[in-house]
Amino acid sequence: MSAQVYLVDDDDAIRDALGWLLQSRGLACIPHASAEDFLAAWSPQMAGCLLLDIRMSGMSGLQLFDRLLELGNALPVIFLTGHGDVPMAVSALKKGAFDFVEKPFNDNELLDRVEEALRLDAGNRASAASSESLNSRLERLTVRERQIMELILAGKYNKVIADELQISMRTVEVHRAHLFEKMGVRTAVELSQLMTGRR
Amino acid sequence: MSAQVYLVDDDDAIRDALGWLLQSRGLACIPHASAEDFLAAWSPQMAGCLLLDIRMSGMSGLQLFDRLLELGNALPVIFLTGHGDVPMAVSALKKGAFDFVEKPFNDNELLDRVEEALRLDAGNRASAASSESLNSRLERLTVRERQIMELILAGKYNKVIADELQISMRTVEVHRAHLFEKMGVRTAVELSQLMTGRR
DNA sequence: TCGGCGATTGTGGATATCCACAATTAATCG
DNA sequence: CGATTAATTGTGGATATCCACAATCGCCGA
Repeated sequence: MSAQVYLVDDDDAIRDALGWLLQSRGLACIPHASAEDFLAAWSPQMAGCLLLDIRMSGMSGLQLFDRLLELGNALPVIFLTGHGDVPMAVSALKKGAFDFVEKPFNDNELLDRVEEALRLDAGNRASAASSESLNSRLERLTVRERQIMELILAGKYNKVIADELQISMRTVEVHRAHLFEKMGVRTAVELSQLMTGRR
Repeated sequence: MSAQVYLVDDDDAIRDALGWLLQSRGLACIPHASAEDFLAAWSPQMAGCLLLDIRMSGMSGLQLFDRLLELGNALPVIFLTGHGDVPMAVSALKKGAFDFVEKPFNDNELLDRVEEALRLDAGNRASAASSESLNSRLERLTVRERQIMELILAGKYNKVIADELQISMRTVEVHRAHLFEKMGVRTAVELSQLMTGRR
């Protein structure tokens, strides 16, 4: 499943028109006629962006947005609205919406925003992926190894670590070698670069 | 100069009213009657936040905002407007405005936003300060020391560094000790933690 | 021209790390 | 119970790092 432009609008004509518009720039579009529909189809792995109408019968676009936030949605959301007001726009953006566009919109501007959102999402996914791979490596560490990793990251010598944990230096060396192996690093410096920012 | 709430509005009554309102929560306010006034008084060291009216004779709030962005302003900006429209709000927020509030506003909400902005600024200042101190330490390094620091951060052994730079290991050791001293670290791990993210 | 600074190098000894070879103990799981 | 895994420890040698003591060379400003 590659990057998609998800579109949620209860107006058939708009879905059609936007579908064609997006296609004109080679963007694949997956339309949904209601917030409920999209919510049912949603999964955290969806990549791309979401074009979201606000005024819809049933669940509103804003309600869907809030729900998606709770679910941990990462898709950049571009709101579309014919009847937006300022507080609504401000609140949406402050909650993390990518953009907030009033209808009628300029086709090219909208397409530009969509492409910008797609780029953002691609970047997010990439860094999320590398952070995922790091996490999976971390999970393979035993408790003891993680413990010792912390002390290494605190810049302590094996000897000091051994003292603090009341074990022999040799044991520390073994754990150290194991965790370096599991984390895929060769030196404490590399480990620290992997880990700084996290934790 | 501690944290201040800077206020720019060309309406005398609003300046007065907001001044009293802010005072009611113990917030010091420095009013300006025009964008030009504030711009003349502005300096990068100003700490606090900026309450900025949009519609003003002369330079508008939005124009002032853009100018301040160019100048590297760090003050969080809360726009106040009686005649805002959605695209204006969206554009301001996407450019980094802290908030965008329509008049008439709810007093307590506005005060909450102001306090939030002040907290944000305080945090920003704190991290900017520590990053400043790091930069000044970096500038005290000689060219050679910086060069060797890079190689240390690449996780290379002194021996390898010596080979690459075509100098003796002893020289590398000396530079290493010097730069650790200047950077205020005891180990390569600490150095890496200081530097990762930067550079 | 003298003094200071930065880069450079050496010696030698104290500490640390790296690692192969080897082994014991305790807990968990099928 | 037998297999697996984690934690533990030891020995000994090869490498690296840390550091005091000491010194040379070139450049630049007073």
